[in-house]
Amino acid sequence: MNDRPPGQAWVLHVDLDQFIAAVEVLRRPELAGLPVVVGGRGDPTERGVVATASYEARAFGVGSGMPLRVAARKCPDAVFLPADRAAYDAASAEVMETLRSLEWGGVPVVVEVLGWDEAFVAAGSGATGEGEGGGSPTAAALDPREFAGEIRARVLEATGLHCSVGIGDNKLRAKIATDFGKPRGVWQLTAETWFEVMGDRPTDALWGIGRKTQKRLAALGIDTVNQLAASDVRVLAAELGPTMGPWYHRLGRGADASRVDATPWVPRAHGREETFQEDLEDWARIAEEVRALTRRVVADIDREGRPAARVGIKVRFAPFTTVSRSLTLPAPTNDPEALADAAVELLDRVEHDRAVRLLGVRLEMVEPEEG
DNA sequence: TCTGGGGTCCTAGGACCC
DNA sequence: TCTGGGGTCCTAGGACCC
Repeated sequence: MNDRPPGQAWVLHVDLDQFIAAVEVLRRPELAGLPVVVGGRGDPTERGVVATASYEARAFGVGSGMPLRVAARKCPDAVFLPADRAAYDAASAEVMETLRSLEWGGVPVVVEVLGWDEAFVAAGSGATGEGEGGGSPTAAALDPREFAGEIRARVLEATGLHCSVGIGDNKLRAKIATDFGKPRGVWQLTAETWFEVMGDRPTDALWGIGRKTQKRLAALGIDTVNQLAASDVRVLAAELGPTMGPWYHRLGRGADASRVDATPWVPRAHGREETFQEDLEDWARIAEEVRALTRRVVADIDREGRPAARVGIKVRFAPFTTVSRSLTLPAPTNDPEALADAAVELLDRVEHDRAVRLLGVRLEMVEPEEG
């Protein structure tokens, strides 16, 4: 019941192993086997956090999201590198192209990209969107473990990068399975094994439940996946919202009827933000920084070819209090001066009595035209 | 543990209209 | 006019993910 997406017998989730660190080692082979930490501008004395740590660095307790200064304390001998978006974009494109070139049982696969280093791959003729239901019987009869092995081999051959593959009867289970296979492995998770594997785990093991929701669920006496699955969906809806409540209930059961969809992503908004190495106190300077950020975001939305309908700013005061302000424009525009004026005007709506640690500007674009 | 940057989606309250 | 209810838009904030 609602366990499988129609027409997609198997869903595979491909996740590159320590992607960013692996790309860096690939172009600097002398780093192989060393603790490598990528993040910020590559200077561990600066404000910034770890984007990815190699397994060697993780052995010292370094993990993503950790302040660079803390990482340097835990692993002083690590090699610290700046994040290089262009290099990761290029490596990612190569991986996705490799995945899109695959066939399974003579049927081209469908690839849904989830970011730099992750993708869903579906097999079955229903996955192509041709006709209603009735997945390919040939694809359904194939061995997904064999195909997962082929994916790993083809990606390694084409890009030099290792990945792990999760196999599921839907996207949710495939995504969760991958973690059990890491690194360089394959894991399968289906309705038959869901509760055996996940039942006793805490709710934040689920994709979409983080620390905050885990606590809110715990306050309702729900600590494990089993308890979430057995909970009263009406209580969840009342406590956590009419959309989120029932969704959490489905997560607990591992149910997910969404299909793997190859439709290219259309961004709704672009934004830029910057944490300053030294807090800013001069509001003329702050306004100038907001103008500069706006110009960068305008360049980003110009690449999309759609004007902005809303403007938002974000201000993080020292030590770490964040507020946002936004407005709907009288008419959509991509004029940099008009947008910068609007962003600077929003600054008038925040208090001016504290130093500023971070500024952000975000532009929401008009909906793309159909077709 | 002194805490980035890029996003998405949901919720809740108030304004406003019929 | 002592006073309902629904719909929609706007805004701020929060949670989550990679």
